Amino acid sequence: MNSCNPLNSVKICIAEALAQISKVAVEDIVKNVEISREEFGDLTILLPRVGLSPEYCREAIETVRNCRFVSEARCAGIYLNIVLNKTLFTDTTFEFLVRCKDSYGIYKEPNPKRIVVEYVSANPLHPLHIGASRNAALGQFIANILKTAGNIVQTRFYINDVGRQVALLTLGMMQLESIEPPNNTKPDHWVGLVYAITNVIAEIMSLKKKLVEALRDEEREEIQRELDELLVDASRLRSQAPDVFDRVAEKLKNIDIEEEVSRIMKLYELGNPDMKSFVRKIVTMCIEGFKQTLTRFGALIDVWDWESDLVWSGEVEEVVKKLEASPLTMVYKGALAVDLGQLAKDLNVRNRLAIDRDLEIPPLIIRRSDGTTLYTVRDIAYTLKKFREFNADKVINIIASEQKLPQAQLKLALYLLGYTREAENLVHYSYEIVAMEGTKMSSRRGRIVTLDEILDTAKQKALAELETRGNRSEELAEKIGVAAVKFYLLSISPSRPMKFSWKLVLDFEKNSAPYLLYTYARTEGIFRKARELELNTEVQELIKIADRGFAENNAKRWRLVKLVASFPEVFYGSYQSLDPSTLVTYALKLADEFNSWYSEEPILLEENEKIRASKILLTYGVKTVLANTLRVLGIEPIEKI
RNA sequence: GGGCCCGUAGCUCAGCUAGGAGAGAGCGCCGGCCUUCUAAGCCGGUGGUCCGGGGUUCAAAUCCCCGCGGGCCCGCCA
Repeated sequence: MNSCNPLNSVKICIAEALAQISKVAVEDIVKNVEISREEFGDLTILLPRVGLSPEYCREAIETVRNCRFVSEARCAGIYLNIVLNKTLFTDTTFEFLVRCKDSYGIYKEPNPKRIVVEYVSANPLHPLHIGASRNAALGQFIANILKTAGNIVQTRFYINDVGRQVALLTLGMMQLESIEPPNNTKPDHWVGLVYAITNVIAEIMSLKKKLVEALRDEEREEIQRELDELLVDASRLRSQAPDVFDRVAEKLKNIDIEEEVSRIMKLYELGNPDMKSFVRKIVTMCIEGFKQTLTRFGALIDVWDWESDLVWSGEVEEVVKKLEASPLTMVYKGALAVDLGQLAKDLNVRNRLAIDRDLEIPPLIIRRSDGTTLYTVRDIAYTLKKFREFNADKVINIIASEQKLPQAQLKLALYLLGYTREAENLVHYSYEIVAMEGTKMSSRRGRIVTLDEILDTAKQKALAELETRGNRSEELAEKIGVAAVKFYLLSISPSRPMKFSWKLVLDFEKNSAPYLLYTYARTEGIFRKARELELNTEVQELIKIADRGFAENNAKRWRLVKLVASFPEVFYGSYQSLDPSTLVTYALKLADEFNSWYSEEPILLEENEKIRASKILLTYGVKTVLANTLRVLGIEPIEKI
């Protein structure tokens, strides 16, 4: 643990004392020292958990008193309740705060690793939508916290430009007179429009064909229903760009789309120069749009990887060859495949690769009948590249849970090919997808809520709020809006399926980034005001005169001291689990307590110089911790709102 | 049919990994507080069969089993 961890120091002190009568190891006792409900004291130990039955209560009390932080100890059933020496604990917390300053509470990894974080990696077919936004927010947080803890982190974006979808988009673009986005249209939004138009037209054509061929009435009804739905999408898309829609529809009328898509895909994979430059041009347009949005969102990408490069360089082919030579090849659905299910029967392997015991693993088809490659196989080559190029100890893929199976296949395939180190150090960071309230989202139909519009709307809301307080600043509104969106996306545990709600993103009260930013700005305001009043704000000076006993008979001050003191543990826990929501919960709690205290008693107008020094130090603690929390969450604190 | 995630107040969520003391926030609703360090704030009130049923345990929102409801996956898509 960190050297500046007041709460942990106390826990160790207590655990070491208790170890004299308990057989449980000190570090295990430490884990069982919990913060108690206020009416019972400050810390609680469940005696059975440290191997002591309640009869040992008296001895436990005596022993624990050997720790100088303990002022009182009492038993209640199986609980050993401890009241801390508030003065001493406050003193320690202040000392650590002043000693560690800005890095207070930040855990430093004793063995820093080289870690690649691949995130966002949205298909270059349409603007980033709300699902990709959750990914972007999580990835940012993960890269941040890993880096903050001292690891060497590289972020990467995988541009999926190989495959059916991009080929279909290309087919659509080929029908246009000009592929350039119209004026005032963001390039990725333009690409998204053409893609949706092409796809909807293609789907309609294919369904119409099916309708003719359908034999049974119920089958025809089913197809007709689907068709009706598509026609609604079609008319909406047509109203957005009538000329584009009509042109694509007209041109595709007499084309066998499947065949055309397959032809484009093949030419692209083979590296046909004309096809290469055409497809790259389209995809680059979309990526340019992504870059604008991601930069705005604060999601930094160090390396942009083109999937097609892996195909053209022969890296994918090499993987294909190795798979074909593996002892587990089989024929599956008429194609050559590797029987990863066979390998997955080995529970030891599953364990090492952290694959769910009950996840059924189907064979992995090595390549399509037409010779083109498949996503998961290409991803094998990509994973090796990520490890190799960054000399990485670990690669973390931030990918929605819906890709659990291919991610498991990827690990098994690596293992099979002898890349055991890579397989074991490849982490699928899984999160649940985001659903829209009410309607169903579909990028193929052009029905999406884009990150751009969410950010714009949040910014407008922030601007309106700023205006009411006579501070119309675009720059500030942008920061607050972006923070609000990010925070919203991080505030729900990644494992929980999330329903996107405009109402909640735009709620700038209590449980929100604006609330935290506001609270932080308040702490800054206090320091600003203190300088105006020519009060000493140097913490090294303040600590010399501070009254360490100022929280003795003041519940709110004491609560804040304890909260500030527990930040290092919260940070550590969040670092271990890579779950931002614990940090979020903590920050909100801290802000609540601070605001409550703030409204109750003046800080700078405190007449007792020593108590004033303590109050300023406590404010400093809250300020430091809030700033550190916000930064890790990817939100830059604002000094003045 | 099989697998994974989720189900806690009217709504959105913490708490569940390592079981323990009357279940916590926010929004909403009702009522107060701006001549004193920023009212995106503060104070008070309202509100819950922790999806249901079994089981393990001295003790279950938390662990196990069986159901129910919502989402996702089981493609020569990505």
